[in-house]
Amino acid sequence: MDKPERQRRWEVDQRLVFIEHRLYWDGAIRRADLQQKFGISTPQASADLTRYRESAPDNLHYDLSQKQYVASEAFAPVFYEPNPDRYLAQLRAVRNGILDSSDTFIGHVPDFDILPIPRREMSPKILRQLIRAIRTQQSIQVEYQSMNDLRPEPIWRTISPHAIGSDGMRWHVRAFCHLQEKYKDFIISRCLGTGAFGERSPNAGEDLEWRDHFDVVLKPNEAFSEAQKRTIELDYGMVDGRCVVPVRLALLYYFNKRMRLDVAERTDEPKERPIVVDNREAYDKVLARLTG
Amino acid sequence: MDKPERQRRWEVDQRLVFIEHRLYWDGAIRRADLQQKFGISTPQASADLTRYRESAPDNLHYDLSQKQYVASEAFAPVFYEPNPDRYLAQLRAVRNGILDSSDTFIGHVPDFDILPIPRREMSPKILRQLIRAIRTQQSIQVEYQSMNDLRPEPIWRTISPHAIGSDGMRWHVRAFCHLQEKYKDFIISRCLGTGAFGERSPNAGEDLEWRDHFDVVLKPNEAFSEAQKRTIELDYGMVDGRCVVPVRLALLYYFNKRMRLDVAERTDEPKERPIVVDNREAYDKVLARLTG
DNA sequence: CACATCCGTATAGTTATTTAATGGGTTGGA
DNA sequence: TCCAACCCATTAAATAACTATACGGATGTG
Repeated sequence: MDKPERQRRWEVDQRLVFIEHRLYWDGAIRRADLQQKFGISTPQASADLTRYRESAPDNLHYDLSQKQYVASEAFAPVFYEPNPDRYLAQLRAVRNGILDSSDTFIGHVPDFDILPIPRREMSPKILRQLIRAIRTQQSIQVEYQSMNDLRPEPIWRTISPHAIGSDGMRWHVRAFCHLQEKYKDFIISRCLGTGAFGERSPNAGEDLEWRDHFDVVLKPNEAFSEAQKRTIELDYGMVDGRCVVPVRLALLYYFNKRMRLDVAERTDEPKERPIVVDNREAYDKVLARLTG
Repeated sequence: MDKPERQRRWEVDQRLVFIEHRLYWDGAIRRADLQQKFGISTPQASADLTRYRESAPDNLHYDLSQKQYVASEAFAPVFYEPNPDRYLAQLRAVRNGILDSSDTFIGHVPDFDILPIPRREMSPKILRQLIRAIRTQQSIQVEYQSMNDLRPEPIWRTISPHAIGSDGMRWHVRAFCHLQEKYKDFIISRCLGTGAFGERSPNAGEDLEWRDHFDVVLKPNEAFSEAQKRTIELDYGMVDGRCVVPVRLALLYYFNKRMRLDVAERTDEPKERPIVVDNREAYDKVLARLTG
C-alpha cells in the first residue's frame, strides 16, 4: 500500500494560484496584495513569493522602479490555467452583484459593461426548497403566478420537479404538474412561495422531452459571400461549414428564439439571419410537435 | 492607536462558509466533505464542525441515522449569504467548462441543463493582451477577421481599446479604429492574433457612445389581460407597470435584439412581444441615429 | 453478532505562520 | 542632495494551527 503523498495545504495552493492569476491578468503583483487577500503577515507573503519564484523563476522579476513583481514577457503559467471565459464571467458576476469582487482574484478591473437584463430577483429560499424537492424526489406545493388567463391569480399547486433548466435569460424547474398531469416548465421567479413536501405523483412517467435531444445542424446563410461565411464559421466554431448542437427537446423552443432562428423566417435581410438550420425539415417538424 | 483586531485566517473563514453552503443547498454535511475539500485531517474537520456548532448551535444537528450533520428546518445562515443567482451561475459555469466543480462549494448537483450556445473558444493570450492595452492605455495591433466584404481576409490593424463589453452572447473590445478613425466594437473571438503595443491614436477623442446612456422605459404589452400584465411586471421586476433600464448607447443595438424589441415590430402576436418600449419615439430616434 | 461507517477526542509531534527587528534599494519631494 | 516613504528580504523566537495515530461510542446491515 502506497503511503499517500501528503497533500499540500489548500490555502497555500490558492495563494500560488493567486500570484499567478495576478501576474497573468494584471501583469504584476506585490506583497501587499497577498497580505490583503489572505490576511497573512509580511514575512509570509515574502515567503510565498519566494516559493513561487522557486517554482517558476522565469515568470517574473522584481521591478525596482515599479516596486512590484512584474510578469515576464515569456510568462508561462504553472499553477493557474488561464481561462478567458472564467475571467469574463467573473467580471459579469461582479457587475450583476452575484459575486463580491473580494471573492475573485481579479485585481485591476478594466472598464467594461454588459447588456443589462431587467428581471425579478429570485428568492433563495424558494430555489432552495425546489432543489431540495429534486434531490429528495418529492413533490412540493408552490404558489405560482401563471401566464394562463384561466388562472389569473397566483394559486397553490403541487408539482413534482426533477430538474432545472435555463433558457439563457431565466431559470425554470422542469416538473410534473399535478394539476394538468403533464411535464411543464415552471419559471422560478414566478414562484411566490413554497409549501409542504409530499409524495411524487404516481402518474408521473419519464419526462421524454427532457430525456430526448435533437441535433440541430447550423450553417452560415448562403446569402453571404465566401469571406463572410468564413467569419460566421469562425464565430460559431464551425468545422467544414457546419456545427451540430444537441439540444434537449424541452429547450428547443428557447433555442429557436435565442438563436433568432424564428426571426430569420420573417426577414430577407441576411444580416438578420447569419446562421440557418441545415436540417430544416426535421427541425421544423420536431418544433411543431413540441409547441403544438 | 488601536491594536488591530487579529484577522481570522482566510482558510478558516472559507471552511465555515463551506459548511454553511453545504447545509443550505445540500441540507447536510459530513466531516469527510471538509477533509476532501480542504485536505485537512479528521480532528481538524471535527474541530471545524464544533466551531461552527458553537457559532450557530440551532442551525444543525447530527443525525445518527443518516450519519451526517443535517440542517435544521429553521436554518439561518451566519457566514454565507445565500445567493441563488450565484448558485445557478456556478452550475452554468461548471457545465460550460468555465469552472471546475472542485472550485465551487456545491456538493450535490441537481439534474439541470442550460441552453447550449455554439461559439468559438477565445484565446486567453489574446484577451490578456487586449486587457493589457486597456490597462496601460496603449494601442495594439490585432489580426482581425472583419465581416466587411471590403476586407474579406483577416488583416492586421491598429486599435486603441479602452473598454470591453458584452452583448450577452459575445464579448467585444470597445476601441478606436486607426483605420476608420472612429470608435467601434471588435468581437474578441474574431481577433486571430495580437502584435505590438504603441501610442494611442492622437485623434481618439472621447468615446461618446460609450460614455452616454439612454433610459429605456419598458412596460407590458397592452394586448394582455390585466392578470397577464401583472405576471410580466413580476418577471421583469417592474414597479407601477414600468421599469427603466439605463443602457449605454454602444450597447443599445444589442439590447434591442436581446429583448426582442425588433421582433416585436414585425408581429401582431402578443405572446411574441411581452414587453414594449414606453418611450418609443425617443428610443427609435436614438437607435436610428446609432445604426444610421 | 461481527462488521462497516460515521463522529468525537486525546496525545504528542510537526508545520505554518506571526511578531519584531534589521537592512537594502529606489523614488520623489524639501 | 539628503531624507522620508515605500517597497522588498531575512532572521530568530514564539505561537497557533494542524497532523498522525489511536481509541471509544453510536448506528445500521447482513
